[in-house]
Amino acid sequence: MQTKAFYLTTPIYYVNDLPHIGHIYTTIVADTVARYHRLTGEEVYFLTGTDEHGQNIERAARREGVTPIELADRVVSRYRELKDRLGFSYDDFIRTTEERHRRGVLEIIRRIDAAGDLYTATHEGWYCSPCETFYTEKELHPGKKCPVHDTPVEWKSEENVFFRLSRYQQPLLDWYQANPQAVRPASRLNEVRSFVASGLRDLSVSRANLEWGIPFPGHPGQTVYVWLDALTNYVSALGVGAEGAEGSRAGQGDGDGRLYRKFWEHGTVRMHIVGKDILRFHAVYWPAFLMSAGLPLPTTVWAHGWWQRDGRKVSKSSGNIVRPDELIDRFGADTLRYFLLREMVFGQDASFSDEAVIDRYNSDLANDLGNTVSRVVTLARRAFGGRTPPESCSDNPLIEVARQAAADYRAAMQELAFQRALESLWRLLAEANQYLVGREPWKLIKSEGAGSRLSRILWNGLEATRIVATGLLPFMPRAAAEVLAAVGSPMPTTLQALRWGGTPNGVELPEPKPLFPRIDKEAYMAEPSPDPTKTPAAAPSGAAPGLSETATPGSPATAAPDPASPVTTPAAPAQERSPAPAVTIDRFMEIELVVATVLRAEPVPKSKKLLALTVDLGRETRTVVAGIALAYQPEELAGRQVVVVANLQPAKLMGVESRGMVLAASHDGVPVLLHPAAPVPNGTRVR
RNA sequence: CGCGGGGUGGAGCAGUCUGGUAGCUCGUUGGGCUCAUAACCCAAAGGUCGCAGGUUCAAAUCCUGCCCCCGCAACCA
Repeated sequence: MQTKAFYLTTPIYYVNDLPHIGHIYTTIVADTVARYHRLTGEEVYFLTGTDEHGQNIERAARREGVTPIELADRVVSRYRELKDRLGFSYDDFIRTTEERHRRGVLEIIRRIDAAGDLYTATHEGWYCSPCETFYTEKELHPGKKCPVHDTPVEWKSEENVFFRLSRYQQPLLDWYQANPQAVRPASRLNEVRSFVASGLRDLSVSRANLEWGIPFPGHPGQTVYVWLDALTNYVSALGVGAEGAEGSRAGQGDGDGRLYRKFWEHGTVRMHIVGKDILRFHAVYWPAFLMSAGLPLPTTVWAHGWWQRDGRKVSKSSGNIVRPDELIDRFGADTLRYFLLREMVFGQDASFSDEAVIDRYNSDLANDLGNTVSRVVTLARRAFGGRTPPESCSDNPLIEVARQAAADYRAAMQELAFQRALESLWRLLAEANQYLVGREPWKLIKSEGAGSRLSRILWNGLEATRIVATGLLPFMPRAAAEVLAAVGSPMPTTLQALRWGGTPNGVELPEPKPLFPRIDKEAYMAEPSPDPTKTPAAAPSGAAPGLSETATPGSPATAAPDPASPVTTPAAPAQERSPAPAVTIDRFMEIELVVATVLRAEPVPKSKKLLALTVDLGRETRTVVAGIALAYQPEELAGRQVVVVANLQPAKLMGVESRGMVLAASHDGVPVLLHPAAPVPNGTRVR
């Protein structure tokens, strides 16, 4: 019988960002899938890695005064630390700056070019050079200004290499039609389908003026576009394009393409795990590239949802980024793995909170699993002199329950329905507890002593626990191994161990120690929290200074250009602001601050934070837009005196022209308006 | 009509594709047990499945319209 070749990948993570909960979730999911399939006897190859090219890296590195590769090295080491900390079992870690990757990219481009799918064309449009981005007429601010920087844009035409994506619209639709498993969950397939059906435009796959990337072959001055570069990692790591090359030079890379042939060309499963934000790239662009290159397509692209923090989106601006190191320190790697996989319905969004972790831990791991191990081991040791019971049992109600649990578990794991898989294991655990209560072995010890009946009852308890631990191996590798050791069972190598009957008789049973001691939630919640949302001062702890943090979980390259934003954590504005350089009194006097009275205020349509204020400056009346709608009702502002920057350059916000700025002190993001302590005439100078 | 997710007992969520007794965890109340990590077991209370129509013998589930919440995008000048 031929063993199945199962290939599994995470996205490669963009080194612009330190690892956060989104990254580790994706990797934990993939790791659990990999471990499960290894236990089923399939041959698994599990890849992860980092995406290291692009202007964001270039810029971030420059800001820190290091080279891009130095910056990448630093972040990569943070990712690699997580391998041990979280027990990741990936077989390979690819970096897009490696030679083997470059070789793979060149091979893919050669093939796409040979298919006639590349052409050069001129890209024309309004260009903002700080953004390195083209904008449409519609997006620009009045006066042909960049919507981000509000600086003038230039009309620019740039020559780029284009990929004939439009050619693959129908082939892609046919592919989805023939392979409903290609994109999962099904709701995502529909999404992707309708995107493709609405029409595909050719895709620019090169950039000019980009130093940090792979030079586009045959097009001097052009660099390979980040997605064509990044996606190719899935085959470059396996050694595509290396078939002809002599020997293996790239470390773990595969010089002769053997891995490529085994896991991609002839593989049974080629699965990509991705966050829903980057689904389009994996379910549309990547298959199109592969079609063009004449290579097999992925068998499944699985998109998962996002973690929210305390019910809110995790983002830099809300200061609620969840860093893995902190979580591992607090809860332990296996608990974290368990929680993330148990709590989220795979594919949907879910919310992360310390409280939820503790609740899960206490009820599932401490009360159910840990306590069951403890009670059954204690009873068995007491009755049988520190050993497992001498007599097994092959006829009792738990057997059918265990059989059903194992079947449900396997079915759920095939679907990546981790929540259901764990639930089915826990049903067995609950049945085992019921069984024990029904048989009351603690009474038998006193009445009958260590007889055959007691032996079978306690053996059944150990056996059910052993099966649960076996199912847990992919989820909590270390804890599951500890449970197995605790119930006196050997470490299984295949899922055959889910079958009833594995607990050995008469082997030594170590004295039980609490595997999952309960956490006192009250005490935990009472103690000062390292949670950045609650204690701003503690926020910058683990973060490498100067690295910008993007808010997109699990995405290698969707990190939007963020040039305007400094690295300060918004949660700690007051204490951490660096002192501004001194200005002369003359410079200060250039700013015309005057007292004005608000005549009326009204919300700016469709905006959340903006109010349009009509203010009387004494000499004139004008409109000033202020971002205070969350703190002030329009009615309460009429008649009130405020301080206005009168000679500020006008700007348009959400379509409303603002001429000036209202002064407010911002505390914890809440603006507090300034006004004179006693009424003064409108137009009075403030100095 | 910018894009997406969601509204199911007190809380958090499954179930919706493939209509047919509304389920899980936590919490609450009462009881049992005392081997075990104040854990475990039993029982109970508690739900107009956002609203209104429609299809159907039958709707949380399918169709239409509407309301509300949350992310993303665009705005704290």
